[in-house]
Amino acid sequence: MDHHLDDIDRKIMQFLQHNARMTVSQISKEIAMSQPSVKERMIKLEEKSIISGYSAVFQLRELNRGTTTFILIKTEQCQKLVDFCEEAKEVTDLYRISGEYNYLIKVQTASIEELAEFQDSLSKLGPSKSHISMKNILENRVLL
Amino acid sequence: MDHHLDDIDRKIMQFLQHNARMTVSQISKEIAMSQPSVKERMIKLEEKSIISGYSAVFQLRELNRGTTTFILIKTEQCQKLVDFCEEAKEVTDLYRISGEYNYLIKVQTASIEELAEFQDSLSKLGPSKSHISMKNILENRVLL
DNA sequence: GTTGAAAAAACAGAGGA
DNA sequence: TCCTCTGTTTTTTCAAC
Repeated sequence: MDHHLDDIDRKIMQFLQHNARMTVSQISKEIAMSQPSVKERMIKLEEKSIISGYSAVFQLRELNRGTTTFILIKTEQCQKLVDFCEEAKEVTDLYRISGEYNYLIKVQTASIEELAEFQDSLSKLGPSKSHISMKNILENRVLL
Repeated sequence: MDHHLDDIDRKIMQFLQHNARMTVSQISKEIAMSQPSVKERMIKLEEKSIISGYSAVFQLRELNRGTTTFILIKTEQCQKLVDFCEEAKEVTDLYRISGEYNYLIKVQTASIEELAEFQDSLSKLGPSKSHISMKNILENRVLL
């Protein structure tokens, strides 16, 4: 369980977090370690699933998905809700949560109008409460 | 505003979303287009900021941050809250939201005990309501 | 952990349909 | 915008230390 990452691992991860397309030799120059050693560490981090992948990050505004909203919903049709969210392109995140509501949905829509349409189609599954984001201050940040 | 992405752009983006470290030539083989053309499209997508970057994805469980919680908070000390969240390593996301509460915070802690400590340090800024995730069903998904 | 060297692969740029 | 062609750079995989 304790994978005892050292400072070098953390540095490599930081570089890859900042730019996943950095080459091994670029990283090796930055941290003053030989290229084969950097490569070996990366492979180990991937094998241990500490690094689970590499992904392109998109500007959602440019994809007409610039409006972020969180919807809390209380439903008894759990499987139906999950299926619905998996199908819906607006849904980026879905969590089963504790408390009065049992799911939290994060949706990205082109506009508030489009959000309203989404809410309509969701309403048949149970009562919900929406929180529109007026500013995304921090997103998907992992400090190492 | 209309960047009229075509199917080839979308395919390139899908491959990079799935694995940001794919080489240009790997992508070019997958979509049966020459390497220079794929590269040129990637550069344009980056220049237009449709692709805003590439990032390593970490398994938070392995980093002792496996517990996901959403905290709604109502505060009048906005700047203080933002500063606090920016400093806190547990905070991965922060949104200014509409409604009764004015901020939504996503936190990743090692355990529920650690969450309690975080809540304690937050309590001085205003009343809050937490929703612990029992299952992260979808995360950070962008369908193209 | 390092260096070094050879083979394979990927990349960058020019020129043209 | 896309292609092919070519030279250069980078990566990979060894080995030996």
